Amino acid sequence: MIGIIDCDNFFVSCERRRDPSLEGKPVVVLAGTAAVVARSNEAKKMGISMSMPYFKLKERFGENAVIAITGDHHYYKETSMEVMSMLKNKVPQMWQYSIDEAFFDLTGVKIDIKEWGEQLAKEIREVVGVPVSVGIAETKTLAKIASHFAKKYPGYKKCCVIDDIEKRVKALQLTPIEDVWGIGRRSFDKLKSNGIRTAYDLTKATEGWLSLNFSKPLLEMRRELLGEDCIPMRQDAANKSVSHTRTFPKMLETKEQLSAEIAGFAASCAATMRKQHTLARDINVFIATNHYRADLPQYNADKTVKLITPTNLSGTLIKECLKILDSIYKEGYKYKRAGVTVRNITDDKAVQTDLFDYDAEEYEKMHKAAGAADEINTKLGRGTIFMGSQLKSAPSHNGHENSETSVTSLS
DNA sequence: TCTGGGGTCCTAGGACCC
DNA sequence: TCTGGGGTCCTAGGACCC
Repeated sequence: MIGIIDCDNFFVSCERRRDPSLEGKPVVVLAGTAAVVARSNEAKKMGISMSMPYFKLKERFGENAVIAITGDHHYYKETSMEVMSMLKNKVPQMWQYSIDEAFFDLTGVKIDIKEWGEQLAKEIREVVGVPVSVGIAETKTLAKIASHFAKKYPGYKKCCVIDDIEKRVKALQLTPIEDVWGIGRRSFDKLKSNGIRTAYDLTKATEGWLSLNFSKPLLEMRRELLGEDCIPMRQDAANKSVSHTRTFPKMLETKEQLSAEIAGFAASCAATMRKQHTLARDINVFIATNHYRADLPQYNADKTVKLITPTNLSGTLIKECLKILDSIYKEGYKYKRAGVTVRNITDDKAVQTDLFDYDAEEYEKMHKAAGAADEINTKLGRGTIFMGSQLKSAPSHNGHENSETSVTSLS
């Protein structure tokens, strides 16, 4: 059997863990500058949707109807680690799927699964202080469905187990197709127009028809719903990409402003990679205008370059990103979003260097400087040390508004 | 007049997830 | 005034090779 634990309204639950007075009140957590990324049950009942911009929320519900909190990802990450390490001690194998979810394998475990799951949820609630729901079934897709039932109906005592055909059929019949893990907008529309409305309907479709009209993931989904395990447990492999992107609160009109932001994103990507001990070869930079503003001229551009030598050095990455920006920037537009993504990531122990582009001594020197900067930032707070090119950045969202900073130049 | 085919690698874009 | 951010996987089609 396969299980999943899924934290309930995770970001909101973290905020309530810190501030119990938020319990029972409508709470939303905002990310970026102002969009809803988590809602308490009370907020959901009011009809507040995911990604709703804060200004619309105020328009519709008034200034004080909802408590809106700006997200604190570091705190959520810490809380997540506490939940995950509790789970780790109790299962033979697990796969952390996201910040608030993990699958685990109970194959061969001889226990009363239902009771064990209830106990797990109870302990996490008591020790860490966040509510979680547990779903257990033959496959990950079915376990997900089980966890939805555990979340929705208090009668399950936070753990729902689907362990025979009868329960499975009933659960599938009660699950709208759009609630199945892996069904998004596009597939939903297409399935609905073909009369498939529930998870059960999907299991009744033939493989032949599905393979003509859909692709691999949907075929696997059908099998998963029938109890055939198709989605492998993945161990915590290194990330395949790292990105830092932003929607700016105000549109940026000059290249200088954009450059400062891009430099900041590049430095963040580099720092993330150093923490993970990885290097990247491909660098992508994108810039975009505000697509909500049909009244303004639109321009989106992006470009990828391949480095000869993979890097995780802020200086190198910033330099390359600013070169890319130079080549795609166009005057006369108001830019609303931008970002840096690095791909083609390898372990930093296996540095494959090109003989013509490699100066071992220089590399060592820069790497030491970057490491020292990371250490200081860890001890004294993020953004204590940063690259000179990030300086022109608007102070509001680089996290170093109050730190009197020393500036390193690594080259 | 006849005008390769199969394999692999890469990339862009789409779809989906939390 | 104000519209998220960070990921993964799949597929089709082009480039390239022999």
